[in-house]
Amino acid sequence: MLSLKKYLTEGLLQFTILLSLIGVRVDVDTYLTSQLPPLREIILGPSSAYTQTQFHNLRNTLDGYGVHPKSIDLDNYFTARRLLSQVRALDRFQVPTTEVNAWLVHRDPEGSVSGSQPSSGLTLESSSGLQDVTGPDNGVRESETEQGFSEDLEDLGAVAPPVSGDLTKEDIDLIDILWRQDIDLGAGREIFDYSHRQKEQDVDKELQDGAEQDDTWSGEGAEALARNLLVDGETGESFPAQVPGGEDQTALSLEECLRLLEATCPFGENAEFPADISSITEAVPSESEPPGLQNNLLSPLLTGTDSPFDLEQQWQDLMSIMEMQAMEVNTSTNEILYSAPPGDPLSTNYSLAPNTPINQNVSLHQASLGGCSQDFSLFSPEVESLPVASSSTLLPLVPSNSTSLNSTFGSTNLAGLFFPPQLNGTANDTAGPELPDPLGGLLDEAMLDEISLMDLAIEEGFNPVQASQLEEEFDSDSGLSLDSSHSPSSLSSSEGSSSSSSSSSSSSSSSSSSSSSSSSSSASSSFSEEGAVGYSSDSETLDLEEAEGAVGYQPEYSKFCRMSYQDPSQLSCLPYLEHVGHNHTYNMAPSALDSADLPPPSALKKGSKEKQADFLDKQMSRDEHRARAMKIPFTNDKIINLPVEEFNELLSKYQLSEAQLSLIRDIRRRGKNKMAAQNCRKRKLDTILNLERDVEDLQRDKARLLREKVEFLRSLRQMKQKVQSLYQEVFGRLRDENGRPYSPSQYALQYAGDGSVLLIPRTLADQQARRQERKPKDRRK
DNA sequence: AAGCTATGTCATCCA
DNA sequence: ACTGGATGACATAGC
Repeated sequence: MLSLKKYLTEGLLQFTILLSLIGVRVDVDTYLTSQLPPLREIILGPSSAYTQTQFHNLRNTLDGYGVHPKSIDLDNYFTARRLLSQVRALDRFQVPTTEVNAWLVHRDPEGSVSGSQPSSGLTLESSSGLQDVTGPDNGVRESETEQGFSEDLEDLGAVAPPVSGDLTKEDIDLIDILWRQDIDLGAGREIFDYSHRQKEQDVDKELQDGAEQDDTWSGEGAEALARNLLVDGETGESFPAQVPGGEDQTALSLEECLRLLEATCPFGENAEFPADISSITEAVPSESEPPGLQNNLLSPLLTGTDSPFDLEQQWQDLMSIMEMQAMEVNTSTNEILYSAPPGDPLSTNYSLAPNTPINQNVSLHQASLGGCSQDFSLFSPEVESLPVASSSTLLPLVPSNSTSLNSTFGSTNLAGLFFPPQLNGTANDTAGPELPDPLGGLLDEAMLDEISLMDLAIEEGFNPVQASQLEEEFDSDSGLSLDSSHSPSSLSSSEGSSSSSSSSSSSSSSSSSSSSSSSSSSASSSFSEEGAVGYSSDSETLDLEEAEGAVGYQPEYSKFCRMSYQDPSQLSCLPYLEHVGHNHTYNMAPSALDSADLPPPSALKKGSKEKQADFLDKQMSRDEHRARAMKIPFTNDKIINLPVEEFNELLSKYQLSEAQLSLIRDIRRRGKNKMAAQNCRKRKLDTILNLERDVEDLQRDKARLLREKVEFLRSLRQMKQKVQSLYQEVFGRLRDENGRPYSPSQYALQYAGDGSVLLIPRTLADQQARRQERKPKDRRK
């Protein structure tokens, strides 16, 4: 039953995630508050078995101990809260956006529109570092989340992984998804395998069909793309993509795109994206176009000139702008864009997509993994030096049949845009498997990393699901574990969500060494004032934890709680028992005993004296009985707890027989040893608990590092995709002296160390690529 | 009645 | 040498 409900609830969450992925906004609050009682009951309801409470209760019951009064409600509360926040988080799933192709998709099919637009050079002037790629991303998340987050799950748009130490629920879900994704993508080049993507996209398409959101559009878009059609993203209208040919070929001016993007920037993260492209173009001040740069966008690469701009910054600006713009695109469009099966150039490996046959052999051999920004900068010279001659081939910014920017983002075969059908046609001719992938090295490296990550996960008992579970476990608001079996003792829950790894680790490290030892020492030294020995500080910490609602659920802990809970209450109910030396309130030895030298029976009322005396006899310890029998004239407490000097003083005041003295010394010895044993056990327990906490902290750190690694890998992969896209973009725009595009099978772009990009023959590029491959191997040797 | 836990006690070590 | 804390081992009580 428990597992069934858990399964149902998890399934519900997964379904909700799926709905969110395809853009169906799930207003959980509404459901939870009133709309769907079953859902509410499943998630929050006390009848739901999918609460940690159930496990704890079960465990507690099985332990044979009653549940601590606080444990149930807190458990319920935290569990419900965590689940609620978990579901809520779906609505603001933090997946970084981006998409290089978001604005490129907008382009008209090449050749469909004459190059009437005056082309101009790059206009990106705002300087920004790499953080510009990440910065807007972060800042944008809030608004981005309102659009759904499906696109990034596919494209892994996260540029700026949330590296915060605390894992949020979103992060956990994200990791979970990423894990699965990485698994799916982890097989080398299959990461971009068309068929692979096709499957995923089919799934997405099904989901979209179910969601009834522009599903027809995506489906049509996919088919249309397959037929070399272009689909209007907004209307779903398909229209044939004209085959670009020579001079007639139109290409969207990169500058125009940048200008368009730039125009969108001022609207801010949450600003409405201008629906009409014309409005955008109008909004762009013409002064923003450096006249000198006009028509320089797409010059032959070989005519590299000095770059007046920091192209890296421009690229990053472009990235950020595109991210911003992608964000602005409405949800459905994004979803469609990124889930459109074969049409999404980024989601499809352009090297393998049948209808985007081209670029698989484009080589970026010199692209280095470490220098992503450098990779970007490699494009700069060529972009700047693109000849004026190519300006005529630029696509007009505003498609003739496009009235909405959203529509322009809707669909389109980017590959078709980047690479004219001619190119595509020639691409596969000579594109053999032996030819390196344009970003093969990078991707392979990423794949290696991912594979190694997988290995690591597997080696260390992590499977992705476990990792996510682990993080879930550690990162839940309540700190309560979803999977009780995984971590039977949820001591970490005592620290709640606020306990960061550092705080908990510090507390654990300090408490084990100092708390118990210092408590005992301080307690013994302060005996005269407090009349208590040992456990004082321990009980304080315990009380503090209890007050925090931190109730340990492991048996030991609850037992420990009972130890200090029951006895004081008993004593309060039976005040006379405080004279019994054998009470277990080690931390609450009454100071009143100091004044009560005589045995308590003398203070009892005569009416119930006998009865109470019997009870008292039962409560008295053996030593007290012995002391009574031997007529020891002072209490065992004094015998035990007095300092040696006072103790000796006390003994000297009385004429005691040897037997009495021996008994007194035994009582003192046993009493002290008893407290010592208690302290010892307490210390032992603390040590165990702290070790447990340390283990949990380490596991949390491990999960966090794992998550960060996944995030970095994802970012890396995304950047590689961007580089690929840009490579395609640039290469596709190159024209020989006859105005014809270069064949990717015969030519490749090569990055030089100084940032310049050269168009070299493929054979030469391959040779250099092999050389590049050997070098790392040699280094490893 | 057996098993388990909590606690007390003893023996021992050590500071 | 004495005192007392620490701790393993064992005993006992209670559930």
